[in-house]
Amino acid sequence: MKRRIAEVYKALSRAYGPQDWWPAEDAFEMMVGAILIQHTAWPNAEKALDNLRREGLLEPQRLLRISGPRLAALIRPAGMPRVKTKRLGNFLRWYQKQGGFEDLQRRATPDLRSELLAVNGIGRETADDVLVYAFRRPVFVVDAYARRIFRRFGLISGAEGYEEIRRRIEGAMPDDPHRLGEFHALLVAHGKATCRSRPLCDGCCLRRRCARNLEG
DNA sequence: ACCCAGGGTCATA
DNA sequence: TATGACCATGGG
Repeated sequence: MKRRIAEVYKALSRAYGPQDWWPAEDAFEMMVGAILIQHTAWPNAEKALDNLRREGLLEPQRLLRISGPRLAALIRPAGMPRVKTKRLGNFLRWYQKQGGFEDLQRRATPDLRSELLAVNGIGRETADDVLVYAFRRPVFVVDAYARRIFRRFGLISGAEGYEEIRRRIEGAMPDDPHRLGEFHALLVAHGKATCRSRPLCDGCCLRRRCARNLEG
């Protein structure tokens, strides 16, 4: 099964090429984006980020200062503005208490992960996004696309929990942040390319696009 | 008019 | 552990 996982990665990599995630200027913007993207399409989150950038607010201090209602108005395109305003606030207050990015970077991955998960509004997927793309830790992000696509490939049954899937993929791949980050990005690319408006997608184009690649 | 998106929390059983 | 309600905008 380990081999099969590696083959799927290779096939996706050949089919879609380098993804170079996360699309952000710096680590802080990435982390803000990770909260904004929750249950939203990327263009919506990007509009919210553009609004913040235009106002010069993509810095921890600035973002901490402004009022809740103003922040909510700026991030509204990302959806759930009041919820995400709270979550950003929780994250920013936590981040402020730390000794800066460098200090966080020195922490062991499991400790850093626990810290992130302790922030209300940061769940496993968001935490793992931050770990792999901002802190470059060797972590695999399990999202809805990963579950669907892996199930179609027979890599999982569908009953596995988040941590179990993460453990399987991490165990089958090199301990390499870049590779694991690419894997997640490739799954999103493939999901967007094939499965939009077809969530269950029986007999999906995955076969057309990927079975061929897997054979070759 | 409906369904969904690169989720997460909280209440409930 | 496992559902369900809720958040809420923008695109197909």
